[in-house]
Amino acid sequence: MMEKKCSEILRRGHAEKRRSVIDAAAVVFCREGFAGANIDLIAAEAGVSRQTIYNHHGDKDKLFATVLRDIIERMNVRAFAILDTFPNQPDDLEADLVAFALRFNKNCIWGQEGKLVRKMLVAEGERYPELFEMWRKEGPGKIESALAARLARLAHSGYLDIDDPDVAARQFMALNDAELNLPSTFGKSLSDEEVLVAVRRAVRTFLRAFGRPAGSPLAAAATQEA
Amino acid sequence: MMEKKCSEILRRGHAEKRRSVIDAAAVVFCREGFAGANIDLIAAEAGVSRQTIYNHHGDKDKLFATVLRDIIERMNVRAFAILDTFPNQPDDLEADLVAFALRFNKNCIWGQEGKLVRKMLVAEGERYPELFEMWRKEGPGKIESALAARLARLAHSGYLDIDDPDVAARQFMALNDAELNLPSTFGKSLSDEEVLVAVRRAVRTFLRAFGRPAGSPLAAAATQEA
DNA sequence: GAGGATTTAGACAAGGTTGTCCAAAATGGC
DNA sequence: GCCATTTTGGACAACCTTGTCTAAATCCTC
Repeated sequence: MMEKKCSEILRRGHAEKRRSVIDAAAVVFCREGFAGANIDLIAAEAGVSRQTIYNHHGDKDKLFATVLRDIIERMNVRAFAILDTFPNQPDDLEADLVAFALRFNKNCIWGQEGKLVRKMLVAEGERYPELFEMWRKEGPGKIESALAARLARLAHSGYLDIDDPDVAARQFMALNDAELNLPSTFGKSLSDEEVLVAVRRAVRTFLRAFGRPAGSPLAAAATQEA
Repeated sequence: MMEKKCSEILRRGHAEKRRSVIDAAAVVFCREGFAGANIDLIAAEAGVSRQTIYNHHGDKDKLFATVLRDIIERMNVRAFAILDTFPNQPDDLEADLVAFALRFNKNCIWGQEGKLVRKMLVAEGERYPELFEMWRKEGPGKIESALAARLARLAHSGYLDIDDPDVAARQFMALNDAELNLPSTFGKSLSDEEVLVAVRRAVRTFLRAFGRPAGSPLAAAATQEA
């Protein structure tokens, strides 16, 4: 009862330690897996005593869940921010899609956090099914749905020719993964150059499948209306 | 020196135990991760005493490496066998590609072993970098290269319009993964129906990007030659 | 600076794991 | 049935990990 008075005021360094523990735990859980990660390692990595971890998070299981929730939330915020930069009125469709995909890939998929989420998901997905189910629904689910809406809009404006926007969105993502999935799964961190080449190929194929012949004739009509 | 005489003859049940240990270890390593798997569990799952495991494989690390090598080899054999059923002279290109992709996906990618390899790869890739590097080169590397050759042949015969067969091969694979990757990463096992739908969509998009307009005019010429 | 809360280092018990050892039992070829 | 080999179950030491507890050091606000 009384400890709250100060735990809400005294958290200058408190919050910093909390964050540093979560960050360190993320790194160690990711590298070693749940069973392989030990609290002492996390404490050392965080520059914090073991007891502090127990004070803050109570339990290895609770810590893991906290770390997951934290990363998932950060990833989601980031992903939706980038989704807002989707080219709704493209000047040069191919170039704009490449730029968008590049942003998305570099920040959400192949960054440190992206790898972390994917690895944890695969390795420990069955340990916290509800948590990952939540992530799938709120993360990839909504992102793909939002991307599908943007693609549908481009199709409506005559830039694209799409039957099922949801399928197109998933395939857009998949094509972007095509070249990078394997190298990235190993320790290999991808160079900007590699990502750019992969994204260019992905967008080119995507437009071969879903693009309008050339210069998007309907686009002119759409812009005239607006 | 003398123990060889019989260890080479007496392995009727020997080989069976060996296999059952490897199979059980694969399951347990996959479910629990390297650190989380314990030898007693594997022994129980294999219906074998713990000592037998140590007799056969010496060490947890060695056992893990053996399991990996075994699965990788089996997967490779299976994958190349299916690759040999690629439709080189397609009757109905779309239907034939769908059938081929269906075979490949069901047997190599989304089967029990496929999931196993992927999970171990992601979870423990940094524990045995050489081993996984070998796998990448001998497995996906060669498979994609072989698939690229088949696609190039179809392109040469006028069925497809492909600039870079290697890229097309990777994208063919990626499109097939598009819809199934996420559901499968969770415990969810995929129904035949789901896989079929996903593969149909993948092939349709692939042909929208790389197919010839209709009925592949050049194909007629090619078959006349042959 | 004073005072209350937090953090720290270290010790600690409880429990689990690995890998070894050994004697008894089972196995398979001769 | 005999024999060498393998398998078994159990005991075992060494080690590691989790989570708790303590007293001393540190931090933050006033």
